[in-house]
Amino acid sequence: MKNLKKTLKQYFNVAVSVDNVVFGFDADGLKVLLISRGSEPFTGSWALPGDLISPEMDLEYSAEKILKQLTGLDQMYMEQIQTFGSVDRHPFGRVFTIAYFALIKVENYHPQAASWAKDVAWFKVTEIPKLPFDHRDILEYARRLLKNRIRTQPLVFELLPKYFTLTELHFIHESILEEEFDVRNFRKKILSSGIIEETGKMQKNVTHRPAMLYRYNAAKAKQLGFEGGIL
Amino acid sequence: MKNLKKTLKQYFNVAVSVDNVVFGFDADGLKVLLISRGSEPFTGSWALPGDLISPEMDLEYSAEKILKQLTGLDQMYMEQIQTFGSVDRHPFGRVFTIAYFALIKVENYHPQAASWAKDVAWFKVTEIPKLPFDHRDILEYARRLLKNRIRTQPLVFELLPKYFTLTELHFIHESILEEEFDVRNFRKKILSSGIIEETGKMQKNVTHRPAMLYRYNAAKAKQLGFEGGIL
DNA sequence: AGAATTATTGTACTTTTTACAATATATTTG
DNA sequence: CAAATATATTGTAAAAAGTACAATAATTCT
Repeated sequence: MKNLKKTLKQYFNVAVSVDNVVFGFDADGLKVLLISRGSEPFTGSWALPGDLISPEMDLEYSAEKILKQLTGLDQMYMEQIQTFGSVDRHPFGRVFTIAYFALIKVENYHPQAASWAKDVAWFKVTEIPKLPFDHRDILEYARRLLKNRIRTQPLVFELLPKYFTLTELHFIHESILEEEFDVRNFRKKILSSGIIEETGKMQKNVTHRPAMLYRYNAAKAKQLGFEGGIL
Repeated sequence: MKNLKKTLKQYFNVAVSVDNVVFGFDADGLKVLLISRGSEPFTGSWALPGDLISPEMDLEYSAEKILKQLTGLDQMYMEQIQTFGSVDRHPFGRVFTIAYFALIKVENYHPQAASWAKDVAWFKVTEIPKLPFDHRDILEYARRLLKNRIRTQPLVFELLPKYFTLTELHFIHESILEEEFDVRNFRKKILSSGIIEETGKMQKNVTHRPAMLYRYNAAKAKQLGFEGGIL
């Protein structure tokens, strides 16, 4: 038994971290939330909000807590996506990192740097600065995943405000899929699917014809098997 | 810096393991490969083939190596699926486990127990014994994933022999998706997709009309964007 | 009042999906 | 060797879904 413990010791000297890819969406398109690092290594660099996991804390909970500590954000859609484990990805030792992606309705949240994060900011996915560790790979992995998921799961509604116009819904699809859709066909298809419903409300304070506001009908979507697909 | 090191120490005392869900397929349907554990904890129990990762070894490589050590299998399709990290999932300490799934052509391989595995055997996915740790959750997660992937990626060809009949292809789809498909429509659709091709060969030694043998056309599939979908 | 801006809608054509059953080719059996 | 047994193979018509395409409507701005 002493021998077993000694052998085990060589395995119990790695660390595990979480890195979050938080996506947001506004009139500019798809955004990612980055923090400015206020601790070693890579102090001062923009990076994915993430940190080492305390050994006594559950994984899911760690992912949420770390994100909340650094940016103040919580209560959003989160999903584990992939674990990155190259031997030399972290200068301090062997650190596996478990990547999560999160989707938020930008207008409902105001990220604020806290803990060792010196700053927080949204970056367009097409204008990402140089990132430390393998964060670039993680981010690209997350983008690809989002792109694949969006066709088969109603994730866009996690990024849009509660009430949205069909034009917004159209635009977010085109942004994420990097592909154009015919206006009439898009609207026909989305409406006939039944997963969104009219609200009776209209857009306000716009300098052109106001659009009708719709909302996601989660109950109907589930009933139709749309955990399921849209486009 | 001394302080930093001291703080870091509390994070660098967890371990990471790999657990592999190896799927195979034969006339009985979908199978999973399990080993009989020959070491603590849970000695004697059937379990997913997996082990702790040595800190100096890359993740992907560890997954392959561990599987090969325990079962003798290598050179197969493998993909990382999810990391499980409940605090108390392992009695020896905090162990995160990274689950992989693998697909093999059963007839091309002969798994053999080695290292601390006392035995290896195929189990029908519908007849799985009690499993240790959270292996049951991992297995179910893998099944669900396979089911989802199979509609959008040509994974079935990793499970079928190089030459296969349309009836086999039909049956594997029905087995994994747990859903029936009309024979004529299935064949029409698969054939018109162009991702399989005739070989000119016929089935031998069967006690009924022999079927034509087909093979997967990876080049055509890729060209058509079928990394891509089938059914 | 006219210009500018975005929102909204329909139709004909093509492609894909679906439902459905009879015939063909091999081996085994009496 | 004829009949039974077992699986393999094939087509068509109707319905549904997808695609291509452009004119009109409702606001604000000047």
